[in-house]
Amino acid sequence: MSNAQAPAPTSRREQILKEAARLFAERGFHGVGVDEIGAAVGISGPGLYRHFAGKDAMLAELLVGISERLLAGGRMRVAEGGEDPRAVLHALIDGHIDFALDDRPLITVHDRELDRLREADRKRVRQLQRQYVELWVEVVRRVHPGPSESQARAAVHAVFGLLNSTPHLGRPGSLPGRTEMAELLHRLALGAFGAVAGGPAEAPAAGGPVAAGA
Amino acid sequence: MSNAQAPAPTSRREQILKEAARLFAERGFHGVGVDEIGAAVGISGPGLYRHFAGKDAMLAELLVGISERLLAGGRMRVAEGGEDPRAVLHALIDGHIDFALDDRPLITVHDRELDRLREADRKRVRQLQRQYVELWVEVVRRVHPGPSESQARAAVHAVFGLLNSTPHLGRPGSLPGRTEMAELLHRLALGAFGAVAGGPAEAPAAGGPVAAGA
DNA sequence: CCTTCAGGTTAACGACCACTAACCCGGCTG
DNA sequence: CAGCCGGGTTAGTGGTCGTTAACCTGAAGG
Repeated sequence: MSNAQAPAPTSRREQILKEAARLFAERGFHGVGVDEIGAAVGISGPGLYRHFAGKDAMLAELLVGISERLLAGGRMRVAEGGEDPRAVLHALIDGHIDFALDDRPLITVHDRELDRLREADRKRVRQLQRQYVELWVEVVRRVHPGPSESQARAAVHAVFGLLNSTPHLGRPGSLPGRTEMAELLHRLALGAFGAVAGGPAEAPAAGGPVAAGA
Repeated sequence: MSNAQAPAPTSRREQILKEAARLFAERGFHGVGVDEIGAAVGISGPGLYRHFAGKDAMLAELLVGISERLLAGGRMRVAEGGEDPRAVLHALIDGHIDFALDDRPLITVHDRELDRLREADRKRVRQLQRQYVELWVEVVRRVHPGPSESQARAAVHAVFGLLNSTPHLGRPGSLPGRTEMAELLHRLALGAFGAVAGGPAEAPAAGGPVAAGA
């Protein structure tokens, strides 16, 4: 009620998308009514149709948008990373962590409501996702040349699951703060990737191969 | 009509629950109608109400059931594991992997539709989940005494995300078969846990900017 | 044989919900 | 100042869906 704040160029569309993402993440696409989305941004019900063709269109824009941003970010980091694949991998991980921690609702919706899209949009999202995965796979395989491509791909998927685990997290104080969490997730991801190569990997003693690098 | 197969004591209830789980996983709780669930088991629509009080009751039974089985399995493995916490951890991981690979739909529904439950059931499920997590946390901390409890808990959550990543997997042949997959997931989980201990409090110092910067 | 009863069936009802229709208003612009 | 128009509003509509009601049937069981 009190927040009539729109000082930033946060266009109405973006505001709606943000709230819709939050609500979709909380209660699922079908679980949220357009009236609720409207209420969340201070307008009510059908007013949304001045900005979107329908509820489906909101979901589509959310999913396509997030997929594009993820892929674009990934490509940027790969391009900036230069020669050292290890540094690129670090950058990819950090980028994904930022995303997972900052845009939690989007991440949730992202791998939850994909099937609610129209064929065309779904295909587009899947294609973007696939490209993002392949980006990672390439980098991972350069850092850890051992495993097969399908193993590397599975590992990348699994690490995504690991990094995206933040949404499912338990209640308040039982978990580290954001900075510590980011650092921890980074280490976990690196540890997982490190183990994909090794044989029946035994726990690497502290300071072991994981921390290698520089 | 054609499948009059009910040789096993697969009671109608169980059959319904299984199909409901699959459908809920595919299209979400709200996305599935009771008619579809009925059709999936050969009866139609309201016939389900001879077996369940309602759609919610099916979901509740699914979620409570899976949580109980997970916890029971975990406790069993801890009890059987004996002294060596490392062996127990291995057993916990393998058990969870079996679950993730065999009961994919249940896993999916499990961390997706929790909020659709009535208060009482939700509380029960959360309690079971929490106990399961704490089971892991204890074991992990015995294997890797370094990190704080909240770090260990976050790591356990993250590894759950990793192990539960199988549902989100891409299409057909691009991934390893079940045996290989189980082994790979096992290694990844171990690797992640191994890295949680990594630097006592500092980042792996791999020349990489771990801190979440801009 | 008549009854019971588990497990179905179809029809109908009521709630909800996405979307449309029709109207409204305040601020630019010519 | 006229008038367009972006962005709202409320009322209504058609469709879907969970649930209930009422009826049916075939297999025990006394």
